[in-house]
Amino acid sequence: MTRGRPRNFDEATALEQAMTAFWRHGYDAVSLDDLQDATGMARQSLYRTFGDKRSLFLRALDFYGEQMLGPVVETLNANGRAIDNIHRVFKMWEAGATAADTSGCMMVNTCSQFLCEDEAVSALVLKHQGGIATAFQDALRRAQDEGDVDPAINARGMGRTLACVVGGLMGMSRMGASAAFTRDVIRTLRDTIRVRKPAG
Amino acid sequence: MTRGRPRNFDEATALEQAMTAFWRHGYDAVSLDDLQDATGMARQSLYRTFGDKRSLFLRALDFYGEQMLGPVVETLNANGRAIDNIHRVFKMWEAGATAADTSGCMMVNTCSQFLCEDEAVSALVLKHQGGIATAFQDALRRAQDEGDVDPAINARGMGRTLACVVGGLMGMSRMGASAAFTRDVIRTLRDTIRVRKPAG
DNA sequence: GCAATTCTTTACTGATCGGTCTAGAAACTG
DNA sequence: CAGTTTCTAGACCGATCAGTAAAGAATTGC
Repeated sequence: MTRGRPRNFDEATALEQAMTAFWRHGYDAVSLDDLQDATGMARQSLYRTFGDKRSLFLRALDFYGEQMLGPVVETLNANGRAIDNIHRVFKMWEAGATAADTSGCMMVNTCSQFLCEDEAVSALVLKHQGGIATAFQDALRRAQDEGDVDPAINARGMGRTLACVVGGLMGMSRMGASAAFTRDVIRTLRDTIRVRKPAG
Repeated sequence: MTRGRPRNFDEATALEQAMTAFWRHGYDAVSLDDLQDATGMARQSLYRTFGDKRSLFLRALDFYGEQMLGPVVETLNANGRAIDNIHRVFKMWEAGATAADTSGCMMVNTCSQFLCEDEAVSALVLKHQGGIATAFQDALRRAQDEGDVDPAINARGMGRTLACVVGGLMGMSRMGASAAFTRDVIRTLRDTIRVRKPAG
């Protein structure tokens, strides 16, 4: 039995719209007025629903992690040949980095804005980003077992390296790296991990 | 024949101190009061010497490029075996990323803060960062000629990839990635480019 | 209809920001 | 010394910000 005037906004979509604003413009550059415009919510509703600006940002950042980084881990852990999963993730990166309206990776952007000072922010970034390196490590190991990835490669090191590459790639794309640049990087990654034919 | 009261600050060191502040905390987080504290200069002197805040930031960013990224290109282009130069740069990255007070890469931080909107900023970042990928490309080619790098590697693609790696690595280190993580990435890079012994 | 409840709208508050203005201190020149 | 120039110190200004308070609108249960 709810009473009172019904809210004329949807919390989930409002959160997504706030996330988009923060993703594109960063924390400081998005004012409360901007958030009102982006979500269509009144100021009071924002504060009652999400708390203050920082709390809303943290929820938006977590939402981004679930929405954007979660699928990467899921794809890597999916059934089927691990190398196909890895290549699928590479394709996702390529698409994300070459999109016209790319804003890079919100996690990367965030930890460049809030330096290491904000513990809650750092914790969220590590929570989501850290999973990617280990998911890659596992997928690489599987692909090695399946004979698709060079067994000489150290899976943990390469997983961590790939996590770095995507961060840097998203940063590059944010400042306008060409699609050719992106494709070159992705192709290099594919060639780097593939199994080497013995002296052929 | 200079006349009037002599300035009691040194422009170059003041610029470096301003750069350090921007590097560590970002553009928005550094106020004019902070800049006064960091440089020891009076507010009027700041404006007379460097113009407004954005102009000072642009000079600081350029200074960072000359000071921090220039040596990378120089090292790669230096005489001697190219592979040694490359490994030397890897060492520089490792040292930079594992330093206790790491603030990441100012270029990466910057393009996460100013999105693609500020043309002057983007131009400066591209000017300095772009050179790294091509310098790596050249060094890799030389190292291939010298028999130290796997000739199957596409030098341009790998050069671009390495430029991405360092960006991502600096971002990771900024948010507190462990020294072991960094070392793992660097070791992986070394292993990735080194010449493969034919079926041994 | 009426009270209760919850939402929306708008105005406000105190603080901080970038940037400017003014006054005065400190050096040089003649 | 006086006059000029260039510096520093600190008050000041308009704008903007995050966050709050107050009043009005819309829906419920009785």
